[in-house]
Amino acid sequence: MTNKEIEKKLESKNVKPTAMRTLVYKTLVDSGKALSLADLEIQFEKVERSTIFRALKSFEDNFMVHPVDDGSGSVKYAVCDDDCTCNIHDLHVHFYCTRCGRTRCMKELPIPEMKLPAGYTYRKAQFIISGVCPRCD
Amino acid sequence: MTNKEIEKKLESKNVKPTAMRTLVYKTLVDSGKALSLADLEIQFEKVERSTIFRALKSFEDNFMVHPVDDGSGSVKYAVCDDDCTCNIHDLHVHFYCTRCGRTRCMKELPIPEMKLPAGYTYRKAQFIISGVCPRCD
DNA sequence: TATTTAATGCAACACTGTTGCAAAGTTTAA
DNA sequence: TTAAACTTTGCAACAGTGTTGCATTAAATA
Ligand SMILES: [Mn+2]
Ligand SMILES: [Mn+2]
Ligand SMILES: [Zn+2]
Ligand SMILES: [Zn+2]
Repeated sequence: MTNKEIEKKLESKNVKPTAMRTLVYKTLVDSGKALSLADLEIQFEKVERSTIFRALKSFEDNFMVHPVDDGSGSVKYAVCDDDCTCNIHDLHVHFYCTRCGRTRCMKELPIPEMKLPAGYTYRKAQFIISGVCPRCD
Repeated sequence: MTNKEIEKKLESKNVKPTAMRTLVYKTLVDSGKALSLADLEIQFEKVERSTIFRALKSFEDNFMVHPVDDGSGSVKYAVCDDDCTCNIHDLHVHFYCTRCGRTRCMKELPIPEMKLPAGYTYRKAQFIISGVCPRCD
């Protein structure tokens, strides 16, 4: 994805495309996997943790990325589909490879509906499967 | 559950029933919900964080409790069934109430099998549903 | 251009989880 | 029963993650 495209994308989501945000979002898109704050921090030494943190938050608030808590100790972020509103119907399984630490969206596996016992209200869900990915097998 | 019963339980799992371990395990059983290290620390001021931490680890290693990462920021621990070996067939959904912060095993909801794409190996899974529980509704 | 508003960097902080090591307690073997 | 060996606990320190207030810099607007 070109920088121009990234900027258009940010604008379409009402996030002003600053240099830092463009950089962070582009890195997420290009990586093709979910990245943590620490992952991003390593990739561009010069940028402040808090700046990346705030960029991620603004992406999250505007349904551009969704958080994935894969149990690795730090929350990772994956890019959403264009039309995502991060509600129940956009939710999908995530796969965490315990060998390489990669976390990937499995958009082909939507989170199955669950009939909760009476009195429980369903807001959101996380379904993480861990194991070994094809690269590591 | 009486202390005697707790002790028998620990012994049956090859964990020496020290005073601290008995106390921690009893608290978990009696609470009827998943508790974090911090939760336990608060309940008995006098006991060291690291002691509780190590107790939890030995329970986990011996399939007496299973960790639940509900996204609240700290891992919680819930007591396993007697015959649990913490494998795929023992896994169930957990419910996290965003109002009261309570996390509960939903043993009536086993985690559904998912057909992973070729090349992926399934080891374990976490399926957390968050929302509002009956007490808070 | 001057003023207002927004983004960034810096520094500090709270909290979680984890470990090495010494002290206290328990088990075992002489 | 006493000494030696082993286990558990407490203490203290530490690394990592996430988060915030505030000053500085950059961008937008009047
Ligand atoms: Mn995803
Ligand atoms: Mn459970
Ligand atoms: Zn892998
Ligand atoms: Zn509740």
